Amino acid sequence: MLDKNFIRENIEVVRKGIAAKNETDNIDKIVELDDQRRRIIQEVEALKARRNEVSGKVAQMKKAGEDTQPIIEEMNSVKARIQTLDEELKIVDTDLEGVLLTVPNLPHSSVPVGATPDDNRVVFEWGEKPAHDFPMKAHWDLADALGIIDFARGVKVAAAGFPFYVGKGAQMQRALINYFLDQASLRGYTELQSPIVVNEDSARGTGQIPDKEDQMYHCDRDNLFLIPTAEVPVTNYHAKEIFNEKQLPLRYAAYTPCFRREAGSYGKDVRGLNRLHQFDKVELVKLVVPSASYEELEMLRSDAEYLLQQLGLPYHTLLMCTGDLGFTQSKKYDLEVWAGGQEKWLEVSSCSNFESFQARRTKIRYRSAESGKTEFVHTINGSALALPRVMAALLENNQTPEGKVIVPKVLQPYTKFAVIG
RNA sequence: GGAGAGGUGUCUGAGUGGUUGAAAGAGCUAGUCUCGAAAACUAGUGUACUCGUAAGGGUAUCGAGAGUUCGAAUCUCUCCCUCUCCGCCA
Repeated sequence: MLDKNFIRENIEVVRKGIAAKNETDNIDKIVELDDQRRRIIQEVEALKARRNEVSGKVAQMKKAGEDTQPIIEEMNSVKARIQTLDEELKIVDTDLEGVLLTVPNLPHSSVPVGATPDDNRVVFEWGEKPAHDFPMKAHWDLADALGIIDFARGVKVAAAGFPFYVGKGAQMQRALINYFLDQASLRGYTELQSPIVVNEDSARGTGQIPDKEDQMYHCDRDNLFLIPTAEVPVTNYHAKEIFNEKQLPLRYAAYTPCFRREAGSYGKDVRGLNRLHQFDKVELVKLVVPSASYEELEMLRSDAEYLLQQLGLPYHTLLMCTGDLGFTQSKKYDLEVWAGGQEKWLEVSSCSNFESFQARRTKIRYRSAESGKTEFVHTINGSALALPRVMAALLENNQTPEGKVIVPKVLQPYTKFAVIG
């Protein structure tokens, strides 16, 4: 959410930013509602001040044994007017809040303007695509032959997109999770184990609702959402809190399963592990002072990239253009690994700065050491990493002519085996 | 799920209709004192909205929402949460 005063004072900047994201703005509506709101507040608060003044007087008069009847009658009309105005104010407030929630975050000045994925910039490349002298298989064929991922039984037991990992497949998952979490701890992140359901407020806080409810699984009975990412519970962990500046930055790492309905994404790129309804992910979340947020974003990005380098997975880093930024993001890097069997880049991490967009919604603030005033923190997060596509790339890139798969050195202490198959 | 108790500021904890944004203590910040620290003393110390160039006003806020009243932290209703006992259970 953007600050409505900021919007009022920077109408053209906001319009431009929203247009760069290919979204339409409701700024006129916001200004109109805000004007209404201020008019009502001024009138109703003047009346309330009068009421407070008079009710103090009534107390004194009663004590003095004077007749309070006339003044009480006068107050009855004031009371009625206050009631009417309060009701109007509530409607305007609700409307204004509703419109503000639909305004996307603005892109940072360093983000390239563009409309399509072609406008994303490759800012970093690492590793070499594996060149094997035998036909490379896609991971779904490898996994099937090795018996380490069971998609078919997942369909039987749950639905498409909910695979079983079996034997060494399951152990690989566990190894990756532990490895990622250990690395995060080493780099100063506090490990957090969070709920994997959240309430409506939390979902609204990070920007999943309004509008993206359809992408989440929902338990109607208890009005809880299955989390699409640990970003939601972990960011909301400190909702409505105010920190001292010296308590920041806060850095958290959390492993959770993630649930996404992926409504409307049937068809392309959904084979095997490429797109699932349930998947595992280790997420990094930071709460930082605004002046440090872009530096912290770069650090977070390198924390994620480091894992890919250690795993020996060739990857590149994309700086996403304005048109490819999400609703909540100011700047975003995507890390994509090369999956040699499919000959495709697969997104395994998305590292974003949300500036104060989520903090304003979740009311996460800090007291500035300099001004003594409360300000909103900046929130940053990124996957480090999402498991399925890492697994897919590992299987495909590390396959042998015999259809076995070599386990990366860094994972072997965790898996206790060096080869699958 | 059933029965009971309760939710007040950073914390402990007063307060049952009329200057109560809220006693008192603790904590925190600054100052005095000190070589320094502690102690002591003094002062300050929630958040948000709104009017104002500012100084400074005003309004709201005692779990959330609604109601009664000229006036509510205090009374009524609904909901949420916590605790105790019972039930159920990984």
